[in-house]
Order: sequence, then C-alpha cells, then structure tokens
Amino acid sequence: MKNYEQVLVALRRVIRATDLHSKRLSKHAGLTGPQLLIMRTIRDLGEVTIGTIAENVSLSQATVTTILDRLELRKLVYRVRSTKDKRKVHAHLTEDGADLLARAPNPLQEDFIEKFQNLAEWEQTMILASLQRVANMMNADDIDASPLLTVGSVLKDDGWKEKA
Amino acid sequence: MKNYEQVLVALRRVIRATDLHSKRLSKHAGLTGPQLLIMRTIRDLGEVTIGTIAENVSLSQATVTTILDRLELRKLVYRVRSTKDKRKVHAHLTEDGADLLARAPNPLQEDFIEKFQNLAEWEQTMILASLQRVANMMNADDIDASPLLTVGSVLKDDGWKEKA
DNA sequence: ACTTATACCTCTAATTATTAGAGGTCTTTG
DNA sequence: CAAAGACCTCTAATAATTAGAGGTATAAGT
Repeated sequence: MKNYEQVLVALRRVIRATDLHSKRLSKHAGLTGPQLLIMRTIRDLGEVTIGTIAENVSLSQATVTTILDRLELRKLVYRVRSTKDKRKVHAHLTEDGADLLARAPNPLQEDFIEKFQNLAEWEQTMILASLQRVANMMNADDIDASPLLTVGSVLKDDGWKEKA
Repeated sequence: MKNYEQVLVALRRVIRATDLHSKRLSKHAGLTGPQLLIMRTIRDLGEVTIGTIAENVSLSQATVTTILDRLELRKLVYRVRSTKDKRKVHAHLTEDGADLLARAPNPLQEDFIEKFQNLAEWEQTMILASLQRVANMMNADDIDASPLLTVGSVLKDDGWKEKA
C-alpha cells in the first residue's frame, strides 16, 4: 500500500501547485478563483446550464448556485430559465461581466504549466499516467473490473522522496 | 377482518358518489373536474405554490403540473416563480380564468350532499366516523401507537348489506 | 355496435436547481 | 494573536418539472 500513499502525496502536491483557491487569485479584477473559473466557462461554452458549469469546473451544483448568486448580485451574470425544459437554467454574462472578464488576466494555465515543470520529472510522468488512468476508468463500462492503479510501472524507486 | 372489507366497500361507494372525474363535469364551462378543482383552489387560497395545490386537491405535484400546463396554454392561469425561494412557483388566475370560473357552476358540493344523503343512514354514520378516524391519525404524533379502526362501534350488524 | 383516434388524467421515478446547515479557509481588524 | 467577515464547499432536503407508462372518456368512422 506504499504506492497508494505516494500517489496521494503527489496528487496533493499538484493540487497545491495549481492552487485554484481564492487567495492566489483575489488580486485579479476583484474576482476569486472559482468565480473566474465559472465566468470563463460561461463565456467559452455559451448557453450553459448550471449542471454543465458544475461538470466543467468540477464543483457541485449547489456550490455553483451560490457562487452564481454572488456574481448575479454584482450584476456580472444573469440567469434565464429554459422554456424548453423548465427545470433548467441558463447562465449568461452581462456586459459588465464580459468586460471585467476581458480585463482579467488568465494566470491559471501559465501558472499551472510553470509550476508543473518545476516538479521532478518522475513526478510529472507519474501524475500524467495517473490522470490517464482515471480518465480510462471514467469510460470503462464496469469500473469494478478495472485493475488497480499500478504506480510501479511509472515510478522509479530511487526517484521517490518526500520533500515536505 | 370482515369489518375492514366493509369499510373498503363503503369508501369506494362514497368515492364513486363524489365522482371527481372529467365525465361528469365536462359540460361546465369547458372545464374538466380536476381543472375546476385546481382553479378554485387557486382562487380561494390566493398565492399558492404547486405543492400546496397538490395537497389541497389530493393529487401528486406532477399531476398538478401537467394540468396547469393545459390551463396555462388556454391562458386561464399563469405561473410566477418565487423570488424568496426560487424552487417555488406560485399559480395565479388570469382575468379570463377568473371570469370563466365565476360563470362555472359549483356542482361539486351539491352533488356530493345529494348523493351522500341517498346512502343508507348507517353508511353515512360509518363513513363520517371513518374519516374522523383518519383525520385523527394525521394529527397523531405516533401513528403506530394509534389503535386500529373499530367499525363495530358504529356499524349495526343487521344494517349491513352489499347492494352491488 | 365496435373499433379507432384523441385528449385527458394519474402515477412513480428520474432530473434540475435551489436552499438549509455545517464546517472549512483566508483576510482584515482590533 | 484573537475575532469577525466573507468566501468556498459539501451533503441532504425540498420544489417543480419531465419522461414514461397506463388508464378512462369522448368523438368519429366503419
């Protein structure tokens, strides 16, 4: 079970590196990380439902709802209930929202790439393999039939060392 | 368990007597029974949610929704989503709806009373007692602690005869 | 009279969004 | 450094809608 621990540590490290949370992004146009993320999703995907947003940013629908509440309060987005399916709600950017978003830098991708490249080579390889594995599992018809993650094939034993 | 059977038969009879279904009411202002019932509920209760309507007319929310769809199509009612709780939807009568309702007779109560009085006296008594019993159960803190319905106290043995 | 078509009614189960409630982090303020 | 305020995030509960299936009544043909 040692391998499992190593995967966990590595994943925690990459999560820390990407740092989606508010602290690192609060300087950009007065928007927090999740707010920026959601607004970009709305801009890029066009007519999106709350559920689609949640899926794209990997947050629960409830969380997206509350964040949209705050954005709507600041008149950066607005909601329109679908006429075709009245359960659904579409989110849109207001002009103010689009303007603010256009002025906001996009530090996420560059930050990620920069920090990711700072990781050791074996870490990069392992993380990518892990993510690929997860992606495969998502497509598998029977997840239970899928074999467990084997880190050994990727991880060189001498390369491993916890730095924290 | 014979008493239970008798209660069932009697209840079925009163249900038949009240006859909420469309056939008997389709002549009145072009509205079916459930449509009339729902519109009256909206008029009498004022700002009602779908759930409250469903409770009052003893139908599922889904059924009320579809019936409201048809009424809305005919512009007899309209919906307004609550701003305080965006899950909720309030139904209102349009002017046309209120007018039509005012012109529609109210055959339900008179029909019921007339038909109810045609039942045998012991039947009337027993049905009322049964309904009272059900009402009590609804208010009881612990339904399981409630004793079973005793028809014997109301039902005279020689009075019972199945007419169908 | 019997079939067919149409238009309702009704339900349960699934779906979508919202809210309640609880716990967490970060920033600011005293 | 403690405390307050503003976010974020989740799970569970709640509200309405839709999908799907089956039932009943009315009208139209045959």
